[in-house]
Amino acid sequence: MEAAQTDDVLYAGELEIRPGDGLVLAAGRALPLSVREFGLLVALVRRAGRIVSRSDLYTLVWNSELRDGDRSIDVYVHKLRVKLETALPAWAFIHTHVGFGYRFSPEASHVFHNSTTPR
Amino acid sequence: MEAAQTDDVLYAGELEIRPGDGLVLAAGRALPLSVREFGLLVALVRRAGRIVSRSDLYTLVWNSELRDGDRSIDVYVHKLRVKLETALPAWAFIHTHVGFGYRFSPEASHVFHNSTTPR
DNA sequence: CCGCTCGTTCACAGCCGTTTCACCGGACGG
DNA sequence: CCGTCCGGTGAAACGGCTGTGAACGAGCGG
Repeated sequence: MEAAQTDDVLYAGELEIRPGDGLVLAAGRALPLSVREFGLLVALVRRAGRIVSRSDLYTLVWNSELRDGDRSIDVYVHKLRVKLETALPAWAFIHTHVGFGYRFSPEASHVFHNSTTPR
Repeated sequence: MEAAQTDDVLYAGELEIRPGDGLVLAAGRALPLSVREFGLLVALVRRAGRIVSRSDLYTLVWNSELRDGDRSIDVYVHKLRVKLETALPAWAFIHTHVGFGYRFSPEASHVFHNSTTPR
């Protein structure tokens, strides 16, 4: 599995992640994540800058093999993105590489006001 | 065990805790707690900001291993919350992290009047 | 013996997390 | 233009976890 080391701390932009405590701080404030969300984030951050395949992510977090047709990863990436964006709107962390997987990397996002507000 | 040090004093928001004396002051007024409630509070405060698992809490306060199905912790967290909220309604101290445990951290609670107040 | 407090356990309700499904739109190749 | 593949997204279904009120019994002091 993954969550082994207890006292290391991961940093990524405004994020501080304590794998041992199951805790994530976004700009200093605790960001409540579910077990899956947390596992996914840790797996991605530990491989920051590299592309991680869905298959590998599933193995790392769910600890079993990804059956095809299973969209769990997509769903949880989405949930993570929403929470991260809510906490830190100015940053984009999880990037899709179509056909390959996801890559974690804190990058400035294009934030603009919503006067006309699409949707 | 835990209650060792006698002469330290813990502060957390409007709370002042004297582990050696078994005393808690909320905004200056003594807050009467039972032995379990007090132990639980001290254990949490000593780890403020971090998530503490039920299992760890039980070991720290009850000094034995948490059998599964045992809900004592939940019940005492509830009792503590009630007393703390009664004494200091404007603050939330004990936060649940589903699947992980509890985290102590004084945070302003969302207190609002309900005149119209839906949503 | 009585009444109280405390710790523990039980039962029920409600909320939250996980998984799955359905639909959508963009990208791509024929 | 059409069909297909792929990922984004909202929501339903289900189960497990947590909140909460109450009952029970032990211990203690009056």
